[in-house]
Amino acid sequence: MENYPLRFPSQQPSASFSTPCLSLLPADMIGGTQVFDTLQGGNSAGFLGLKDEVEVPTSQGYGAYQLMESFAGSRENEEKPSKKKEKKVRKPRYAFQTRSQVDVLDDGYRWRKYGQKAVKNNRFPRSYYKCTHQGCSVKKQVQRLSRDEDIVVTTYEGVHTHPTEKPHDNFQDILNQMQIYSNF
DNA sequence: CGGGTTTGACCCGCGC
DNA sequence: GCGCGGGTCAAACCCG
Repeated sequence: MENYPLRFPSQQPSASFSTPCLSLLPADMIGGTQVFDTLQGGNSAGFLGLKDEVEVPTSQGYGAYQLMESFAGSRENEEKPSKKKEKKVRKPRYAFQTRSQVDVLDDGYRWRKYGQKAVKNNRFPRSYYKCTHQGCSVKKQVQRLSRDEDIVVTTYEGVHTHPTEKPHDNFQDILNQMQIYSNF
């Protein structure tokens, strides 16, 4: 019963984008603030905020929430269950959705997939990725809405403590690419 | 041969 | 307590 109707090109992690998306954003920009204000122009990419559940607004959902600033000790929740401390300090998660044909967006980091689960009320599975950089425990999960199967929700958890692996150019190049895409 | 993906099992929190 | 659903592990598998 794991037949997921349409499985998107899941071969390579860095698929080529056939649709405008904000895939080139380094993740530390997400930690920034109003980067998205600039980007919302051509694409439907919105910031969802950091809810535990990524339930997406029914419409196009530009839920431009405020970003929590307590990334302070988000290094490890390596606490044993016996610890009576702050239990389960769930790292802040922040998500944004993108309109894209490809599931996994190339944000410049290197990810290793470590799980995939079927989501209730969703015909599409959710994929779990971890950053493969040593010592970096950033995770992300990618999910596609069954409502709008054009929408991909990417949820990041944690913050990278290292630069991107990719020589992904400067911001100007990113803008250039976006302009190319928006010629569609 | 090494690194990434697949996939079922396992774990754990939560609601009933 | 139990079952369900989300999240993770890890062994097998795949591919360059």
